[in-house]
Amino acid sequence: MQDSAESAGVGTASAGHACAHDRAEGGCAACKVRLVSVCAALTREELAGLEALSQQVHLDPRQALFQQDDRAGAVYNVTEGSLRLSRLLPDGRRQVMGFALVGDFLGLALPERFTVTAEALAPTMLCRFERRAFAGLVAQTPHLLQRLYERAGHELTLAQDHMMLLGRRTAEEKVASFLLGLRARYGRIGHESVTVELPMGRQDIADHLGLTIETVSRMLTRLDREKAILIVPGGVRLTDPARLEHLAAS
Amino acid sequence: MQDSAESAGVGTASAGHACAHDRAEGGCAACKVRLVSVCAALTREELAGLEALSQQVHLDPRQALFQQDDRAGAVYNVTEGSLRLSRLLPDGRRQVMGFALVGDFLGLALPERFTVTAEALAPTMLCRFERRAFAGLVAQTPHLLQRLYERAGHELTLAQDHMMLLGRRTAEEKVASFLLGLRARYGRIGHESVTVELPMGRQDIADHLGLTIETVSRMLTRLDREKAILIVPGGVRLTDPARLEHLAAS
DNA sequence: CGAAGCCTTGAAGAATTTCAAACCTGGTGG
DNA sequence: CCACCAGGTTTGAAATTCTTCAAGGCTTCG
Repeated sequence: MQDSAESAGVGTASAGHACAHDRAEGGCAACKVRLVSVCAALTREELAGLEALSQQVHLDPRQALFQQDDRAGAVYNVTEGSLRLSRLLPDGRRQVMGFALVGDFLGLALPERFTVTAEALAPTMLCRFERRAFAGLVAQTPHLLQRLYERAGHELTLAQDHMMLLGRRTAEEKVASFLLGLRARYGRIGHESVTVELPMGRQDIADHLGLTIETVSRMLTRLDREKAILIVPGGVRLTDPARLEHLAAS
Repeated sequence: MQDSAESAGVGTASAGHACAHDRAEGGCAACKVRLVSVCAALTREELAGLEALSQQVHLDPRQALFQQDDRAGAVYNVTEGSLRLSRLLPDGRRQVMGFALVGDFLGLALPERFTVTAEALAPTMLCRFERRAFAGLVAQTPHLLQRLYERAGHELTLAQDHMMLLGRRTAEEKVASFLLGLRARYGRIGHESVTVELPMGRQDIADHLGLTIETVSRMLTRLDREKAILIVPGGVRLTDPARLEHLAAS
């Protein structure tokens, strides 16, 4: 089993101290993901408080940040890169619960133990907040709690969307929905483009959509042949979003 | 389309005022679901505040409490009965997101609009809280917010469990898991029993598990034949929970 | 260049769905 | 009291989608 950054301590993951030169220049106040993240809830002073207890973590591709059932010692904010959040069944079947992109918060529910395994898909940077300290700040900062709560509600809605997809959509609809959903997310974090990057592999997509890798591949090929998308290295170009929307049966 | 109690105002749903004789004797303080619900977070005084803005709502079987995309004017606490929470795809395919039992809270995320349709499966009673008033109380009561947040986190975990089920389990595993999950929920609200009531129909179960009604029926028959369960009117008896556990592949 | 790791494609197989019909069960009315 | 109807449930057979198994292709990287 791959060691996670969490259980391995510093290990291969570099977890810097909170010194100015170890993080993005300017700290939280200048953080480019602040406005899309939970930190947007905070005043300047509170932000300073948060910054004091933040650490920067770097992850290489394929490296785990934490494992399912690990004691949750910290929560994280993604500032760069992306991660895969997955769960395993005892017999090895895997369900990818989602992908964390820039601005996403890991450990939103402040659980005792993590309910998923988080692994980097690309070189990834995160803000790490020690859990107890963060919980303390939350307890003192009602509008941060409010913000986390709203965020949790949003996650819940996304989870419902995904249940609908898993339970009632066909393979083609699943793939089309997935691509559109990803584009929308990139849009929200300022990556507006017709070309959708796919930092995850086909197997990851399959495990996310409740399909096999072969079916995902076939559906992508089909969408490509039908000129709804164009498969390019590292992603897909959404040639005909309207048609894709139609195929997604949203 | 069936009118929901919400959009129909009083309509066929009886929404009583907050007079003592319109509700369970003793009000919130004596409420039998208080300890399993979000209300457990409140002190006696706060409970009085909450009680002042609560109304009792009665629903007949098949009656809708609210519809997907309805403006969310209130939140609810189930005190008796059960409801089906579902979403529809434009073409009519349905996904049942879950079933609300006694003690469950509807509108947990305080959304602008409901993301699901809620329909009573049996004669049902609920505490209704006008949304703005409730939001006001929440804003003044950090530990109520805290409680709601925890609850939301729990819901999120359940949603993940269900995604795993929908995406990666076989039909038999789905049905077995469903029965065990339902038994566990009944247990938590004090309905400990080897006989699991099924207030919902086969179609509801199918739409919950991402199957067809025929497959659900066949799997139940199979579990019955294999003596893991015994199908009885209105529910099933879990004859062999250990075997069921094994079949569920949890 | 060769190997490893993905990704794609094809053919066969299996689980689940679809279509169709029969079966209960409880309520209604003759 | 019994026949009949309506609704939901079960069962069977055929069809379909998706998976499984197998092989080939493409890229990247030493």
